[in-house]
Amino acid sequence: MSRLPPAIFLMGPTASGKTGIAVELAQRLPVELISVDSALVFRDMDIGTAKPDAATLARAPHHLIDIIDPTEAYSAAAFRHDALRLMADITARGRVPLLVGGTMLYFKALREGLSPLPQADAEVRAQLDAEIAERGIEALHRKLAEVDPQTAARLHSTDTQRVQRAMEIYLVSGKPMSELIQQQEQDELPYSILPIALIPSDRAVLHQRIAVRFQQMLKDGLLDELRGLRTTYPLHRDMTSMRCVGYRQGWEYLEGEITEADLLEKGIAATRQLAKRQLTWLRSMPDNIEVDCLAPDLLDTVLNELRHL
RNA sequence: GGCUCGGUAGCUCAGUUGGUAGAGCAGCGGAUUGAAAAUCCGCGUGUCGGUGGUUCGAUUCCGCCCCGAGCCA
Repeated sequence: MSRLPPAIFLMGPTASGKTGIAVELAQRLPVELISVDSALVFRDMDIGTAKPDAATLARAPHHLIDIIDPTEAYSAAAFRHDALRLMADITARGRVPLLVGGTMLYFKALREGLSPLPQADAEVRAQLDAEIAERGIEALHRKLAEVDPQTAARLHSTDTQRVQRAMEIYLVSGKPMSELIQQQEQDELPYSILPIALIPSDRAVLHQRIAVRFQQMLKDGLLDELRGLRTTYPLHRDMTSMRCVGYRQGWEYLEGEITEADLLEKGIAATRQLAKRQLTWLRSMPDNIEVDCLAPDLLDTVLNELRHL
């Protein structure tokens, strides 16, 4: 009934086979792919992010891959901005945007919009980092409670990232986060969305895939890639790019903090934990069309769902 | 073959002067507003190697057996 242009969301945990399906769909349907992935945005981080290879990308181009250096930062807001622009362009070309990825916060930001909050301020963050290092996060949480009791009550006092962000918002804008959030206007995404969630019917099988894939990443030279990154860019272990699964553990190994066996175990565990959080996100989104990513006829199932467009 | 040490949660271990046990990691559930592959919150999941004995009661004490490591032959 809706006259809104169509868009497809293809969401799933890591190692669920999203990319393969997206590439197949791109060969069969008038779609253009937009990556929804906070790690694939980084240039030169290919192995550990399971980035589609050059041949695949040539065959099925993805927007929002390789757009920043590993020293830079991306965000949900930047994604929303970029994705809206791309979706409009794609629609104008008479094609359908197919957003594929595993960063569920980005999907949410795109779909539901974001409140008018100030963007990250490196200087304020550095200042707060120092304060947290000196007095601890719980002291900052108490301080937040004085200027923004509502947000402080909502956040756990040890949630470093959110407490710091809430304080940053107050310091930059002079207004509490809770007040700014109330100003959010309804900005429903002007597209008719078909949200497909790839959910494994058997978690153990996904875990097995994750283990095999991480071992393969090491064989493919994940550590060499990381060594190269460290010589090419002035990286620090606290940067977003270096907190990515695989790179974080690889960094610890290169620093001599963990053994090779630990690297394997911790890398695989971190990937499983990522997949679990992604599945939690998907469960919290009630209108998803759920498809078993382990089913042998997965592609046909997805194609069948797309006939409703 | 003898001696010693060990066998407790998926893993590494702690513990119970005898009243069926708890940490870390892993796992599971949840939260998620410009860092989100991030950052947090909650949950112990167990024939205490087996078997016999002592005992009101044994994972704990004793005997035997099994398994592993080490030393001596």
